[in-house]
Amino acid sequence: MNIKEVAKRAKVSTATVSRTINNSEKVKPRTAERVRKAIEELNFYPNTHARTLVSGRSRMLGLIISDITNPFFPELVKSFEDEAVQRGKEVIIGNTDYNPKRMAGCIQRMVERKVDGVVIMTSEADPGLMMELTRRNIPTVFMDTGKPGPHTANIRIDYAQGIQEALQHLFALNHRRIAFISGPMNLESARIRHAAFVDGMKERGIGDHLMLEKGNHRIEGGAMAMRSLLKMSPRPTAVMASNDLTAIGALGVIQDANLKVPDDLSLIGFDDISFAHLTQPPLTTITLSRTQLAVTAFAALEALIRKEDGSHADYTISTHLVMRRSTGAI
Amino acid sequence: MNIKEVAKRAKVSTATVSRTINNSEKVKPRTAERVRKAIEELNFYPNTHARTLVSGRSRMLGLIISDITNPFFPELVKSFEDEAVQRGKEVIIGNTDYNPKRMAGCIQRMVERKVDGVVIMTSEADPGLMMELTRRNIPTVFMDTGKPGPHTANIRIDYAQGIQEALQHLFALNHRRIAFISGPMNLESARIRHAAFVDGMKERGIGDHLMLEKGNHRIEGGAMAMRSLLKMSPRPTAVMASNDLTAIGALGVIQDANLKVPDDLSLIGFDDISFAHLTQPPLTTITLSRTQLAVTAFAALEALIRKEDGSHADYTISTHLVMRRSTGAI
DNA sequence: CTGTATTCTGTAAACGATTACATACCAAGC
DNA sequence: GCTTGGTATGTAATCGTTTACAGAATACAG
Repeated sequence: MNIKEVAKRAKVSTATVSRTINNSEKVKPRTAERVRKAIEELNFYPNTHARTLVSGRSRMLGLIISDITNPFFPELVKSFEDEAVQRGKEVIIGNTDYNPKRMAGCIQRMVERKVDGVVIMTSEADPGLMMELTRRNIPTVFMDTGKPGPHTANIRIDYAQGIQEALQHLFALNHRRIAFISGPMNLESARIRHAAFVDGMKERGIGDHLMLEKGNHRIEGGAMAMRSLLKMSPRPTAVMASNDLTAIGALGVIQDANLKVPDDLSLIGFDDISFAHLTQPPLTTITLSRTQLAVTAFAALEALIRKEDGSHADYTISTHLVMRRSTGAI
Repeated sequence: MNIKEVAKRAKVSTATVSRTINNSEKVKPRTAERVRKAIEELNFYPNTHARTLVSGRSRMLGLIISDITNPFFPELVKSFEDEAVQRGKEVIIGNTDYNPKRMAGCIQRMVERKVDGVVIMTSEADPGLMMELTRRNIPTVFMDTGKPGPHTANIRIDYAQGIQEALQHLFALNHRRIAFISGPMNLESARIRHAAFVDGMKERGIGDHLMLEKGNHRIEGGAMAMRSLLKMSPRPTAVMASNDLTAIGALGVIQDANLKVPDDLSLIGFDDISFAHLTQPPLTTITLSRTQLAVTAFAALEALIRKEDGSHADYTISTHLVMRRSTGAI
């Protein structure tokens, strides 16, 4: 079932069939009609591999994320895919699991599959590896990480903004002993969030003896870190977590210890995943619009793909505090 | 950067390079070494499209799911992908969003991409469309739906078992006015769950005036249905939901109405997503092992791909009640 | 009718791998 | 030194499209 059989049935050449499929050049309406009928009757689907092989374009976009089981990412994937499907592109997802080895595997697959472009929403690989994509002239959009370069766009997320708002909120509520549970430190986004917290505390004159615990952006990591924090004396009166899953893990531990949020401890997450407002109490967190991020990333990538000059572009996305009951607000 | 350049650099023919890459036939160790060195130096990745075109195998598997933002599915995707990556296969995901049109698009893409096999974990398309895959001799594993046929395996999930256990549990706690919030009725799994509930109630002598509400397997659907249920009088003393997201949506509405779970109302979900034990109170639900499902699906598919006879196979996966505080247990 | 411009269609060469088949190489046995 | 047989390598066809180029058909003006 290939283009030849269609051609034979429609009594035209394969070139004409190809032109009809792609409406790349003028085909006489009556001929096109015959071809379409033949395609219909034979139930013909063009072979994308043959197509990609000769044209060099695969109509696929790569999207690399760090953890598909973190609801932040599926929401992002969905928005991105919606954009792509509308434009007749396909998305293939690479899931790194916070693991540089798997990240390398993802990038290799993207190259092998000859994707038209890649969006990298994670950063646990060594920079050299990521540059492999630009070295092969594959348009790439980096989030957080990545230096300006040809065939490249950067999306910078203003994590610091949201964290400043959060600290301001906590200080207004008279919290001073504020702990922070970080994410995996091989992630640029986790490093930035961590640094923004430390800087914010320093600016407010509390630079020493910060209560910092390590998490991993997963629920168990948050739980484990929280157990350590509860052993401290005096223990913190507020906890900020590097993401919502971490906060949710912490919340469970706090409640298991028969402490009340926000009466005994205030809690703030990051990401505003859909479950954040469903916890008891609903979680105060920092929001980052998935739709905006996805739309920006897609637009940035399309722009890179279209223009030949390989010039660079930068985008910024803001973050903001969402007050809910886990800090006593509302 | 293609196989020819590698061949030239290693001073061998392209055939030898191909053989080294695939270790398909004996290559003298010294020659293989030279080839590998050339590949390394040139940073060569084989073009998968060329490869697929001639060999007919793409090393990709399709996985079609209904909603990537429902945590049940990412967990499943992850398990499935782990299996696949270990065996050197890739997974491409199709997300239907409970939409038959998008389902059709997913299937078309799987055909176009020449996947080696497909696992269909959803069922909102018309059966004829799904048969398109088997008509093209693409090995396919169906969950819930699908009839026995060549190049086909079926995984049946014993939803009824878990639902029976749940009803037994509720009856033991003296509930009689038990409501059910269903899922999207174009999904076979939702229909089966619904039917199992109705059957179970009938068996227990409560077949009339059942309190049945429609949901959509999403949080808002559960919330909306619950609002209707709360308006009833007498209102139900227990609610079973077709999945956990539905139950979580219902839980929010119940608590907003200042009612207590389980004191005023008991609640049971389905799926046992990772957030189910993090709600307040933790959600009693019915568990269905994602790992077991993924491993079974992968094994079934591999078996279909390997054997040429196109014979059919059936598998069953069980479900069980997990008691937590939302029904007053523990 | 003829010539010319325009539109449409066909021919055939790519694209980059795999693989059937042919051939070169080499060691062992006599 | 000559078979024999196995191993290692090379040659060239092939997969199913796209697309540059050439050639046919059509329209239109004179």
